[in-house]
Amino acid sequence: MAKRTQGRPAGLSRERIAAAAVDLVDRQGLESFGVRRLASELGVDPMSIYNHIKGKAALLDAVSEAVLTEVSAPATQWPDDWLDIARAMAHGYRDMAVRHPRIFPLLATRAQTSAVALAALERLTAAMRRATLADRAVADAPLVLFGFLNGYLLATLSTDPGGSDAPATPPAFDPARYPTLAALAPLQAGFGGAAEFERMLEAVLAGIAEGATGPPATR
Amino acid sequence: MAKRTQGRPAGLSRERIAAAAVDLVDRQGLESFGVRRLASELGVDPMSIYNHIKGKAALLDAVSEAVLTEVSAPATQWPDDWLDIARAMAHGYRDMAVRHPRIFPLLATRAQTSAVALAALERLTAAMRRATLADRAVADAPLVLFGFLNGYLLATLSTDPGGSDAPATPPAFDPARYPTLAALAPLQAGFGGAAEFERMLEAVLAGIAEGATGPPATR
DNA sequence: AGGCTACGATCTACACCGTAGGTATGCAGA
DNA sequence: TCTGCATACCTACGGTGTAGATCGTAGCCT
Repeated sequence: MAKRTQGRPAGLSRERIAAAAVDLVDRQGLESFGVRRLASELGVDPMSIYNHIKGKAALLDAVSEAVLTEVSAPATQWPDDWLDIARAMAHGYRDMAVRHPRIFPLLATRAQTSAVALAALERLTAAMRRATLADRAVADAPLVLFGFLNGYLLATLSTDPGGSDAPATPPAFDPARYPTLAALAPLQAGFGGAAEFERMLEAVLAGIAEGATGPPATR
Repeated sequence: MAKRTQGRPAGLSRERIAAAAVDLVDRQGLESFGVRRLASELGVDPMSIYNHIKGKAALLDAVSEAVLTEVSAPATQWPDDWLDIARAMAHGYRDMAVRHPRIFPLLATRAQTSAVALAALERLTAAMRRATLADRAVADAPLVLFGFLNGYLLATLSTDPGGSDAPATPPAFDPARYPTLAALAPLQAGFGGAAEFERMLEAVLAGIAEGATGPPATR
């Protein structure tokens, strides 16, 4: 009766689906994202997606994996010094988060066990060990570093709700109730900016380095 | 016709609803949480909830506000030293997160602008200023500290999916592909434990202190 | 006492969601 | 040519959040 396109290939693949999903979440946000929306974006029946990805959860996994892969371009030459490696990884990670602020909460929320993620950790910890740092500190470093990165980036990029594009304004404080915060407010001009990130990253790295070389936990 | 209970008060209130929602998310997880489930838990029509809270988003706000309020018991005596204040706040925060692992992602994801949250930041920054630390470092401290706390706790408490109660096992590594990670694995025995938290917290605090007193960002 | 008003609880209905199960189509190898 | 098989589609079901109308009760004012 009606025109049928059932058997004809539509060029779907896990990669193409994931790419379209990334694009759609970037534009419309996580809130409104769904299988049906994605399907109509691809000009395809919703259920067709299930032939390549087995459910919405797996779809979100594919999305986060796709953006995570962006972070380390395959041809990047990594430095030798572990601190420089950590800095490079942090910057790449932040750049990705800035490119995909609506997707980032996915990464921070879900446990990352993909090959790219593990490879990055391996690089970092191997370099730290080569520098003969204390094993304890080396083992702790990834959790401290990426804990901070995830939390900080979540806080500075949180313009989650669907529509408007607020330019990441810092919240304004009532000077009567919170005098110190109000007094410090001018210093938060570059909230979420690159310079701020730099300072905080260095603070965290200093903390890691201190624990790795200085007095071990003389609390 | 059927028994009507329409006019009779059901004892609903924002607080009672929030408390029930906290309890329900604790037990069943965020995934399956919904207005209808909550209503049936309260023995009430779904739409009745809307007379007190204006939508699902506001409901989740109420939930996160409720658990955030737990963190600082009203009668707590706060120390004078800013480091001790930071430690106390961090511990209280972690205790809350451990009590409500299914709820915590809400706190880490949404911007916290409630009165309790701001009051806590005011306490911390005021103490740091009293200690005549550099203003820059004082202004940065909350973001560094809570960035780390949110990210780290998200990572260690992530047993998100609805049903099973996995005891927060660290992931296992393939020794061939990731030799360093595998070698370090034994050190991750207490993954997510109190001792680990202590070490990492001290590392972050050391980083903050270093930036506040030592050489400022001689990068 | 009688009547009015405001409020909270309920009911109905709608658009939308994820996805299980079944069906049709084209292609590769026999 | 016939047979499998992968892939795309269709239908349908139970679930969701919530707008709008309706109903019963409590508390006031005269």
